[in-house]
Amino acid sequence: MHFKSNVCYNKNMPKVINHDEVRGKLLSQCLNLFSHEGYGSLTMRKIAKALNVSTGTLYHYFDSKEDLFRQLVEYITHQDLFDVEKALQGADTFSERVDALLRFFIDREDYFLNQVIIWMDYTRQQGEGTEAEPGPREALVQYEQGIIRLLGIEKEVARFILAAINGLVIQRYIDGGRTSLATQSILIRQYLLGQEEQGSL
Amino acid sequence: MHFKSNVCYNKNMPKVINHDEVRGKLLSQCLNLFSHEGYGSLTMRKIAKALNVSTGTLYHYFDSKEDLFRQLVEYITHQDLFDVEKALQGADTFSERVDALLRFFIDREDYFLNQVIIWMDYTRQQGEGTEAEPGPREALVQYEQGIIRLLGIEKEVARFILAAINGLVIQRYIDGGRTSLATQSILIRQYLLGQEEQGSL
Amino acid sequence: MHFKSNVCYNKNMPKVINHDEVRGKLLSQCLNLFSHEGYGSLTMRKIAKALNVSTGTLYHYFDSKEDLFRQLVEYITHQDLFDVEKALQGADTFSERVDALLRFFIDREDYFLNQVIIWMDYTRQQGEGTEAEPGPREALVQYEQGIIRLLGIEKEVARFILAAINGLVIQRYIDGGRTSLATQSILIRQYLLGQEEQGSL
Amino acid sequence: MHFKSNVCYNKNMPKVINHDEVRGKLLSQCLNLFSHEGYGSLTMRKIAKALNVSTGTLYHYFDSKEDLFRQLVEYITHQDLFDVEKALQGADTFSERVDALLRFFIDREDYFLNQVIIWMDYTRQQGEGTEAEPGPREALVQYEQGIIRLLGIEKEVARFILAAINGLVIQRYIDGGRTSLATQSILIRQYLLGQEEQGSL
DNA sequence: GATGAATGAGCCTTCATTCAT
DNA sequence: GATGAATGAAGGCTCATTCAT
Repeated sequence: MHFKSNVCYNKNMPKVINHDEVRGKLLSQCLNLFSHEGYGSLTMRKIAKALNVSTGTLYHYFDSKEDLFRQLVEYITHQDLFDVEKALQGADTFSERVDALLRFFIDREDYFLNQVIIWMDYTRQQGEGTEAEPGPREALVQYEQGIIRLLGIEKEVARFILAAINGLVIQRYIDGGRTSLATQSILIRQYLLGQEEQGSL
Repeated sequence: MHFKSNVCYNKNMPKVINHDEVRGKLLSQCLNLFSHEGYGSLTMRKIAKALNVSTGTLYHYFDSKEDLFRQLVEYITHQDLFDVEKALQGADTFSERVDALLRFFIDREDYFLNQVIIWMDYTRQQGEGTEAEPGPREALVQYEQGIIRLLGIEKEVARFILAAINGLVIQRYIDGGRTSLATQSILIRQYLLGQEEQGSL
Repeated sequence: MHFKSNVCYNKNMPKVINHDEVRGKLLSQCLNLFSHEGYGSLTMRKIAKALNVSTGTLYHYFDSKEDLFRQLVEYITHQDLFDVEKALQGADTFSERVDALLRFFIDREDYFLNQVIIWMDYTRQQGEGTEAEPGPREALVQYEQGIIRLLGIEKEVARFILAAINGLVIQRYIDGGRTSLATQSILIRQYLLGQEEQGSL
Repeated sequence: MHFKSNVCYNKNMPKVINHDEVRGKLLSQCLNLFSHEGYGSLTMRKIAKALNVSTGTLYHYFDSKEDLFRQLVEYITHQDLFDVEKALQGADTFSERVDALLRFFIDREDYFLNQVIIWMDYTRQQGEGTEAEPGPREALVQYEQGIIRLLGIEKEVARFILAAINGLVIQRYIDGGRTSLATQSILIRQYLLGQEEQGSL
């Protein structure tokens, strides 16, 4: 452990910077910005100011605003390579696992909302353009399969649960939190437990 | 005195134009534009071109881009003072009514998606601004109560259904329609029928 | 004197309107507008609203904004075909006539200021364009000759007096009235009386 | 330590530009523009083109058109912190000093006219707005006190002289230079010399 | 004659982007 | 690598002007 150092002592190469690392650090601060302002309304200057860098720096790490946004989507998509797995820790019974899943989403409601908003903006941005990159679609599948692994339910049921959670988060966004997170969670819970009883998973 | 005439021949009277009617006609063509481009990316010039009028005309009927958007939200919100009622025609049994409801949403999936997207943009636009106008929130309540009247279920269950439908529509938007509308409808259907059996409505 | 009437009783010509009369009535209300806002900042809509007519009506009486302005200058120029003459009434001694002149300007300071401002805007508007119309220049000569007739002084002295008054009015405009009208008038008075004594008129 | 260098070789340091210096250089070229076109008729594009920069650059140095104009007024006001003093050089007798003063204004008639025009536009611009900034008023006082110091005359007499000069310049502007600068100067000269004889300074 | 709806050029301002330092 | 000055196209909005009624 001793004498290990990542710092380069070469005199003539003063700045040793991991390009990708900096890029990641920048991206991680962009989720809220894009989510709150919207792709079209967010400007490069706003981003630069929020990240405490110059616009020049932004363009050093990203080709364009669109590229930055694309990379952001990729970043947040690969970011949570579904830590749902962690939510499984010490959850033995089906009921416990359902609780863990719900808690997982409830705890990170804000983050999840931002994510969905970004996905929608991204989908819109691509528009009738290039069918190209999967992006959010892939993330959705990851969530879906995480749920399947965790609860051992069918794909379509998992999608239904995911849709319900998505819808719940969005509904709360629109109605300013008037929809009760607790009550709705209970309904989802009841549904899942009911499914298990019927053995229809 | 027997000579009836709907036309006003007043001399010195200028072009007679129903201001509100024209405004409504313009608004009705804006939903798709805002939904597809997003508030921030849609420009007044694009709108003008799409509606086949000049930007000057746009500003003759609306104070600003924001005002136009606000009026659009109000317009689409009051537009469907919930024609869900119509979906009730000749639906006697609970099962039939559930089908009618699902069909209602499936038939107008595109419109409903546009609506939700607009609502989200609107919510974002208001941001930390004035808590003032309810707008979409009110519309959400209308849908909710329509469902309650139609199916005779509890408020929270109605909200759950609405959230599920919302989530489904959005999921299909994001994953490019890979989620099956038919299959998911069946799941919703089963859930509602199950609820009735348990008498837990 | 009896039975004289300017009104036309022809049934099929209901509106008998003296075009020039209306035009004059409109023009008379424009001096303040142009003076306060400035040619470049005053819009046809503002004018229309201030005069309680439509922009269409404005264009019925004037070819363009520039034409309106030009006619305004002509109007105010010919308006006071120098009623200074009136100020001469019952003014016998030189001293009395000087007082009458000063009073004349003091009483209508606002109007005179507006006039000078308009003249300057007009001069600027013509710019390096057509050397064409004399306009304000002509008005200046009229004032000058009025003063000559009233006081019997030389042309260059009359111009000096006019310049002093012009300068006084403008100075008061710029410094917000801090320059005393009374005191300055006394100085002008003293100068003129001194001139007479020397017989250098 | 003996090696002196004015150039900053800091690495990672961007283009070094003296913001205020550039701003001043831009302002100094604006007097004629605003004077010739008028605040309302002069556009930012015209300014940019005349200064050989882009509109973007203009907005990099000034917040708005109004801010630019305000700063221009401040600039030309503080510009000539009354170099009248210089006109005093080697002027011993009262007569010589009067000549120096007149020559001062005659030599820079154009500049002085532009200045007065700007002041009037500025006064108009502020309109019934904020009574706030003195601007031109302050400049007027400076001229006034310069004259007092130079000629040792009373404040009101100095103001009278200033008004006469103002009025003369404006009159020449309006009548296209028909009023003789030489002749009028002589009148002002005579007036001042007459004042001195009477000892009424 | 009078109105005000309609137009599109043009205004002030901002944006994404470049590049000398 | 990092900065921010510079650019000019484009955005929201207004203007002078026209014209059907």
